[in-house]
Amino acid sequence: MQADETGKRELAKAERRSRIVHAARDLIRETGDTNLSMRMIAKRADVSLATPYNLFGSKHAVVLAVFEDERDFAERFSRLKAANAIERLFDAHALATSYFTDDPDFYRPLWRALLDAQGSNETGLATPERLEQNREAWHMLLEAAQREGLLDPTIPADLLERTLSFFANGVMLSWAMGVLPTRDLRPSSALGYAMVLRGAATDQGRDILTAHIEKFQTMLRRSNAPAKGRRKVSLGS
Amino acid sequence: MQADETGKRELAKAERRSRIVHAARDLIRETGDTNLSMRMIAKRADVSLATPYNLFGSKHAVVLAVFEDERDFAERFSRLKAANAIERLFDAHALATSYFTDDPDFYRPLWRALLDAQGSNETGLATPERLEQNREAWHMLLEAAQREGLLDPTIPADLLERTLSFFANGVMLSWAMGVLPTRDLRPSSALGYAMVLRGAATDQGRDILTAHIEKFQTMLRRSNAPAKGRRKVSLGS
DNA sequence: CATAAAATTAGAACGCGTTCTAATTACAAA
DNA sequence: TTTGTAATTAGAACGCGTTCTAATTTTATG
Repeated sequence: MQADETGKRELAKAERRSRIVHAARDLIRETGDTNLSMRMIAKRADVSLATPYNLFGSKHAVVLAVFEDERDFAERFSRLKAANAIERLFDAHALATSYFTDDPDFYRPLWRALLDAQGSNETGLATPERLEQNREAWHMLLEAAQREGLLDPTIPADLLERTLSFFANGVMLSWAMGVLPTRDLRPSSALGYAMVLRGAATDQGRDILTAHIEKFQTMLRRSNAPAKGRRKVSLGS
Repeated sequence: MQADETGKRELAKAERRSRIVHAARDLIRETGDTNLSMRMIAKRADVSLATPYNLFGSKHAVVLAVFEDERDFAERFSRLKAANAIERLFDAHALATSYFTDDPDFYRPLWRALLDAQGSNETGLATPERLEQNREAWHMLLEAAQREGLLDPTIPADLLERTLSFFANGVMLSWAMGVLPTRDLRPSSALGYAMVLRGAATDQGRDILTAHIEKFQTMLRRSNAPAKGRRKVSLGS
């Protein structure tokens, strides 16, 4: 019995895995999350209902695999070559959000499926490895900004990263729930990033971030109906 | 047929409503969200399974009613009388988070139940009225801080409020999922608030917020194990 | 009191995620 | 080729949120 994955048995398993992930992806692409049931996925992948549970463990894990399959983030991430670390931060942010804004009909149901805890299951927005990988990438960018004298070096980059991550999750939550329209996703998210970073900036970095804040503020104003004076949404009553 | 709620019929309806909400509350108190099923709630409230659906519409609405029932936030909110607007902001924040940190075994399952989208239902972390009410309250505090020369008045208070709200939701999401331990909830959340606000502060406000950032940073460091040098969580592998 | 309207009731039903059992298939090792 | 084992399979089952139907109870009105 060989332990590696070269055997015909492991090969067939990998092929089934792939069929399941692709079936889930296609179902999302075609009907959002309305028909994304395990029975549908299994039928579509020509496997039994039990097989996805053998190979992935849960529906959550299947959806997560779809999510991972669609993103080549880390690769593109390292190719960012902007002038200073803050510009690189916002380039990375734009890259990260572009996945969602470019294909909202696909990613919104995906996030919805990722979010429901469904009984007492483990919930997570990404694989632990991917999570650690992203953490590391942002950490490096933030430390670079500190080294370049744009961010206060006395604030631990870990805390900054965590704060940005919390904020990003909150934005994605609102977007996935449909509260935040897709066209506001990037400016809202970027504005928050800019504000948090400006709170941790040096005098030098503050000017750069001020420009970003004004820019994203304008983007937001442009997308929303600018009623005269105080913007007050109608709200019955 | 009287349209108001003085009739015996409406009274009985209100009593049933109350029994249902209390049953749900008690079930959460006793066993978390493991036994929080509609059938259990109905049995506990001595009503049929159909009644909660007639009176509330969904499980989500029932849980939301439990949530609203437990909070007298707006009342206590208006009683905050700190020196300056920023101190009042953090007092309000401490008040808001104290509900969760003081009774995590109750509020964590509640948030979990509030979060799962469960099919194609409407999802929301609060009643629309409550949401608008909170928005208004934070808005006033932020505008006060602007008037007192602590926050940059050129940044719309709406955007600041939205940014803080996104961040709060992200923190609550992590906490509800169990990623963020309860003891880190307040400092993590407050630290984010302080950073965002510092990004929108005037020179005068910045000093106050710097103090807050250092304070919450210390609280976080104290709660987490301060391994020497680079904090690196063990992670198998 | 009699009657009409409104609400609750018991109970079945649907699709869901998940688990389990027993049978069958496919592969690896001898 | 035979044997042992690992995986998939069909299918039933469980509890869940939700909806529906038909019967029953309760209240308001004349």
